[in-house]
Amino acid sequence: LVSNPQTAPSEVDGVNLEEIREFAKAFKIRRLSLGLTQTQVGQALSAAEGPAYSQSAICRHTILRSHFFLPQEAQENTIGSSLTGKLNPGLLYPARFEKLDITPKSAQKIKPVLERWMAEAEARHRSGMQNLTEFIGSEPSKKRKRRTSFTPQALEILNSHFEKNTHPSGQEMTEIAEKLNYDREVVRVWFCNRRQKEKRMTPPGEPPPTHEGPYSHSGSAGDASSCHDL
Amino acid sequence: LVSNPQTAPSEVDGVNLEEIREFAKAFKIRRLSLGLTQTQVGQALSAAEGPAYSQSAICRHTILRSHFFLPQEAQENTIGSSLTGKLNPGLLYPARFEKLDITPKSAQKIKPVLERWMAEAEARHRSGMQNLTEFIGSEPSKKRKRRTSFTPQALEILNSHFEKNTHPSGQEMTEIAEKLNYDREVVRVWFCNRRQKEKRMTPPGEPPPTHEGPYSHSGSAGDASSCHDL
DNA sequence: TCCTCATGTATATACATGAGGAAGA
DNA sequence: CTTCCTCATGTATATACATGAGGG
Repeated sequence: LVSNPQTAPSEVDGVNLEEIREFAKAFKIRRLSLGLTQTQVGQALSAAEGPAYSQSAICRHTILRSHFFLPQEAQENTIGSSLTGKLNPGLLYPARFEKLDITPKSAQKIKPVLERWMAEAEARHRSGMQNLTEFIGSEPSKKRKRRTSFTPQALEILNSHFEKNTHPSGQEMTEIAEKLNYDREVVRVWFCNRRQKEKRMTPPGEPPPTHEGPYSHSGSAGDASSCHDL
Repeated sequence: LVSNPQTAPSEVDGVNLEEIREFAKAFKIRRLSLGLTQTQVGQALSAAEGPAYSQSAICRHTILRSHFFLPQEAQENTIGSSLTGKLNPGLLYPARFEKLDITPKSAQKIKPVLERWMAEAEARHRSGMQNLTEFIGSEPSKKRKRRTSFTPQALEILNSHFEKNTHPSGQEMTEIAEKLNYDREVVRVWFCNRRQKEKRMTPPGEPPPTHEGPYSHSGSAGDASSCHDL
């Protein structure tokens, strides 16, 4: 029966994992739709009555442990994409995850709290931005772009490109962005940041880090072509 | 001859790296001595006139890139130890590091700012806790233990112990703590946290991640009998 | 339009705490 | 009654993505 691994147990400790997973995903989308950060939600929850949770708790309750997704599942990407309208229809995320970053029991417990809070926030939002601002006590981050979260698979591919060429041409970047289904600008910035990091990690007198030798990240980056595909 | 690698370049861009390194280390010690967190320093700096820096900036300017220390150098550990009076005299940190996490130029630039601020904070502290509290705008964290920072080397050893046995006996923990020169309690807590992490990462139906058998005692010392197995 | 550099902000992760329980003995 | 456990959760720090100035 191991041959059918995609049917993950859907109930643990009497908690419906599927439901929790869906909720977590939906919650993230709703949060982002309102333009709120985890920190803001955490603070607002603390301010409001009821149990309060830190940013870290929101994170724990919202994150989907990527270790338990197959390469193709790439949920983060998909969530992001669906928000920017670039949803890739071939990229469904079969419910094969195993676990959230918290225990199911714990998830079950705060689910209603988050649900209630979010419903309220959304109601405020509908009745005018002013109300939302008041509810959460501070500006929703209007201007700043939402922080992109690359999937481990995307990162592997990006890094393997980087090792071959730290300065891809405009053309190449467009291609990479398309292949990975991320915004081109986001990919460009990723390379900028990656180069910065490289610089910090490179000893002063040393030659430009031999990408062949010392710290090659993990060998497994090879199957870029088959891996992500859409 | 490369056989003398410990003479790292001590000047880059006209900046004395040695001096910066020393400063960074000393700054951290001074900060900890006052019982302040990076966040507090960041906020206090923002509040005071002059350029302001976030927690993240303080971190960047204070961290010593561990990649560039030899295993024996273990600066974090040594700093911690010197503060708790458990300094290990054999553990000197030869100045062989290469670089901080920022560019030397940048370090040079804020050094005086940090220096000035710290001097002021220390002066306040000497003239009474009240003054310091006022200066930084909030309580120095009195009660909470300083967060321990394990060196990569220590973590490797801890993890290798963990893989052999996730529940070391009291005896074993004492030995590990002594060998690594960390507080025993800190080591104990590390194992607790490590086990929690393991649990979160382990899929529900799955067998306990193949670290030898479940709770096999890995019958080590003779006096293990006195220990609470299971 | 794209780069680098300095630096910010958001998120993830590692260490710490505390409640409640089991067991030695 | 001390010692160590697990569990939930907090806080401090590190890191990854974003921004903006200045340059060509």
